[in-house]
Amino acid sequence: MSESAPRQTLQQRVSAAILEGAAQLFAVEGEQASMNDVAEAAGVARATVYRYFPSREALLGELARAAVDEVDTRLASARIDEVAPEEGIARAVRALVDVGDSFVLLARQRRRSDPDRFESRLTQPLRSLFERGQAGGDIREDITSARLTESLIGLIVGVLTSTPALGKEDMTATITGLFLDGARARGPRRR
Amino acid sequence: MSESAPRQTLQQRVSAAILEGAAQLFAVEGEQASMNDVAEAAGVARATVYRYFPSREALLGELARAAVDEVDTRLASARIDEVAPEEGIARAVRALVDVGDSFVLLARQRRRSDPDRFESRLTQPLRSLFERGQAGGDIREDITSARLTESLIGLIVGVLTSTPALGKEDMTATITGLFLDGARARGPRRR
DNA sequence: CCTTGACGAGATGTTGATGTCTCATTTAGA
DNA sequence: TCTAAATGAGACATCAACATCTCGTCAAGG
Repeated sequence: MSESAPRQTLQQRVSAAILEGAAQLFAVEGEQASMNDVAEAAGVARATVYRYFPSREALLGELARAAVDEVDTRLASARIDEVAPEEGIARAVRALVDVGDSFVLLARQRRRSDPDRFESRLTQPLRSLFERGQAGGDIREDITSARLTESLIGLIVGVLTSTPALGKEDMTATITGLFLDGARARGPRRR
Repeated sequence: MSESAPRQTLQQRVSAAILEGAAQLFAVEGEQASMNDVAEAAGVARATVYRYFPSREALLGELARAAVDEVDTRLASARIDEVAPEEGIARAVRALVDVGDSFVLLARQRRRSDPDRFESRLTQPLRSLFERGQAGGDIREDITSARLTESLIGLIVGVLTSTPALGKEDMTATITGLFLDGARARGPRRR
């Protein structure tokens, strides 16, 4: 009972390395990457991966769980339900972009591995935000809040995966600007 | 030399059945569906699939080629480069939504299997459309045409995959409205 | 009617990934 | 420094999917 305190740091460090490497690898290469690739990306031996996660499925599940937790934490600390809807959307986008690869992986395999958690921790808050905006006249009402939510998630995933070498600031600005104001120019037409 | 005419129809019929079944299966189940599933979805024996496509990779490649061809055809007949930019975007969205499952599959595995064709047949026309709109003052210039293109593709894929049971009319209207005008309400605020 | 070719079904070889195990080496921590 | 635990490297069995092949059946067209 006295052997638990000192090792925590080491195990946590290795575990985090595996999780991080796997998240990035799965987001970039797709979900068909092998456990060999996971080990290589994490900089550990393949056997070590199995010492921390008994199976591939367990690793994927833990990855999803951690991603949901991170999304939940960032969304909660962003206080998106306490500011104006547009500001809330901007903060939510920023939070989800910050999660990055893990969020992409989570959104892609959300139907497997606990869709209810995904629903309650991510979809629900965003939908509430849109509904509040619609009730206040800040958000258009001809598109359902559910569709707005799905569209925003799709847009974020699309931008994150298509231009991976982009700065998070730029990504956030692009997504927020596009989603809120659209692609049409607001000023008077030239020519 | 006299044995080609009567059988063409049969082989074409079987080939089309395999292609269609595989496209839908891969779009729904993901790209990890087995050749057994493909054969079952097409209603033929597994050996028959290999009589038409020598390998799994060949089938995927042919699937991608057919999808690019369909995208190319629909985009060309939409004449997106001959109408106003906003109208061109609406038509392009309509065309890509019509392609449906095949487009999702194509967009997801576009880095494998001939990315150049994807680039020249899909990305390039869309980017030209955006650039024309930007030059004329109809499309905002603070977001690169390349990013606008990627964002639109991501948005379409996201909506197509997240709400598959939605009518294509609704999908097109949602995507077009969102992408052009954004989520913000245009009228005066209430309350 | 009958011949020819395609299909269905299944056995079989091959490949690659998963998961388990051992053992030498190393490293963290007392 | 010294001990115990963790890691790395790799062998090994298992398994699922890929791909090939054969043979019996069936249907179409002459």
